Amino acid sequence: MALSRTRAARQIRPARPPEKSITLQATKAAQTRGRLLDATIRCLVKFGYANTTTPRVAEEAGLSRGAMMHHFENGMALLQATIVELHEKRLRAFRRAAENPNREVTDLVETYWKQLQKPAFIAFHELAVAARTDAELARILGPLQDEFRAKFNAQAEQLFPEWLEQPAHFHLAMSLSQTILEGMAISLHTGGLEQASVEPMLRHLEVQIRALMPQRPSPLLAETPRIAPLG
Amino acid sequence: MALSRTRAARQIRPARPPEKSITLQATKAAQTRGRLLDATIRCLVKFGYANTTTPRVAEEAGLSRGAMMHHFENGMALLQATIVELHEKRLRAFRRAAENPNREVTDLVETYWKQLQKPAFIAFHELAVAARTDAELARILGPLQDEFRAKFNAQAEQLFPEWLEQPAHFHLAMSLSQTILEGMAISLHTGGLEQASVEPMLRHLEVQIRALMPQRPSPLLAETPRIAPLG
DNA sequence: CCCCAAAAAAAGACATGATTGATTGTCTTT
DNA sequence: AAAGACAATCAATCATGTCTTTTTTTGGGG
Repeated sequence: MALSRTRAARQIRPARPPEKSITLQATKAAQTRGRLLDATIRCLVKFGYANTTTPRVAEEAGLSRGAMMHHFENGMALLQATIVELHEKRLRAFRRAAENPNREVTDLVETYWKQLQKPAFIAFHELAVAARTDAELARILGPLQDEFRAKFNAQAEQLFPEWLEQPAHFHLAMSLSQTILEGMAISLHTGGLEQASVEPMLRHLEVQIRALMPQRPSPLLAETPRIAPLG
Repeated sequence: MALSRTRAARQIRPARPPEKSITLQATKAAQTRGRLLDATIRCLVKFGYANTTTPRVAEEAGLSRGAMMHHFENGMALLQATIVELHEKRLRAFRRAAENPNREVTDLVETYWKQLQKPAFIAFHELAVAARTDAELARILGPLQDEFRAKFNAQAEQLFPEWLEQPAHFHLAMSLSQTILEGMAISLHTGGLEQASVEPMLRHLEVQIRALMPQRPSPLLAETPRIAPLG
């Protein structure tokens, strides 16, 4: 969907027509919009960003292209809405996981790893890569990524409040988790990593995170040394 | 460059016309081909895969599109040659680094990290992502990625032969290094990681790798515990 | 030493197919 | 009847691959 060469977006249609009168039979609209967003995600996964075109999305959604243009002014509007949808999907899944707080590192790792397995992340990464060279996409994606990182850290803080005593360790653990897990997910799909390497890396990551936590004595790692020079 | 929907490649023109008579003034051909490959890499970096089109590459190379099609039967042939070029670039840089063997972990990490900073890796990743949904690209890229991983491990084996006594630790260290470093490089460009997190992660990775190596007693990590359950 | 034909390199022109945004028309709901 | 959901069609743009033409290089004869 190489549509960034069109003239500047004229007027951005609000994602949801601002609450006209609640629950009119045009809930259908929201439903159709949802179908279009899902179709976009599916296309990103199946065909990649470069081959995600408006006709293909419409076909995937079982709609005419005209209908699609009725709900989204142009292709970029569709992508923008898809990005927001993906972002909210990530946050929802995260909040769901937060309702079951075991105060176990395994949860943080396992939960995020499961998320990264879902197609939503593939679609997200396709868009993130495209955003590197598309200012319009970057403008939309950037703030959401910051927000996600913040929420990710916030949840960890909530689960392990004593961790803030060692902010350097905390932030290292956070970026380590995100980088390793996301890196694995990406490399798995792009062929840079063997499936067999995943399990050991997950286990190792868990151990490392525990080692970075304020010492809650564990039978296995009672004498884990302080991690090297840190700020 | 969404050109995979064309009919099957007819006849693959050999990369170098098979050594007709050595060194005729048509070294110019090789030179021009090189300019085209460089231009392709630059386009991938500047415009991304989705917007890397044949006219743009030709313009970037300062050539006419006709001239370009004279050297590469079609767009896919150009991409294929670019992939091979990128692959050989990676291997060359690696071999260069191997000529200075300090037997220091820092070298392995620092060397690969420097490589990942160069535009070649961005282009490579653009192609790797595109290959996920493009069978033709995947067919070309797959074997090269395997080869790179093998050579990467081979160099580590050569630097630290005693490491093979613990193959599980060795492979974990290898995949950890690649995943973390590549993950950081990607996340930096796609906005998923803050620049400030890079240095601590590099240091931490080095420490972790040392901990996975056969015990060459280090003043800092003399009592590093064996890493948790492995195989 | 010069000139010329053949081959290669480079440029240009063309036809096709695809994508995009816009416009117009139809049908349903309210 | 008015508005919204949906469908169909249109013109313009662009990318791709092919074909044709021009320019340059090169390898010999005269």
